[in-house]
Amino acid sequence: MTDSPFKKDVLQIVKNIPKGEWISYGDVALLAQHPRAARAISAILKSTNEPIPWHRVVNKQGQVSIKDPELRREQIKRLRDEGLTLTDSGQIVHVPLSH
DNA sequence: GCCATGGCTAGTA
DNA sequence: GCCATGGCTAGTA
Repeated sequence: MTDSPFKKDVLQIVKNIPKGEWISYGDVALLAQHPRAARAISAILKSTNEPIPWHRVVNKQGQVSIKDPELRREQIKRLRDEGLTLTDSGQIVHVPLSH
């Protein structure tokens, strides 16, 4: 099965998310020229075997939204390892720079 | 094909 | 409401 152009675009976009940053499913959809396909983004990330930084994609509120407990923990861990601050419930916390 | 299932979201009778 | 995926069923080759 060959990936659709849309799916390939999505994978490419996710690959390009810089380390330590995050983006929402909806914004990935926008960048892929499918503004209403936010929900499909999660399906694509879940289905691919490609080694991409899927953990940098979270919902619009900046919270990890994966339901599977193990994957959820994995995502939180990866984001923390990249320097982000997350509450144990998976909410990304904006940490103001101290002067 | 059909249909249920989401790691979603804009917009709100 | 949106839309790709995945499991499952007809119904053909």
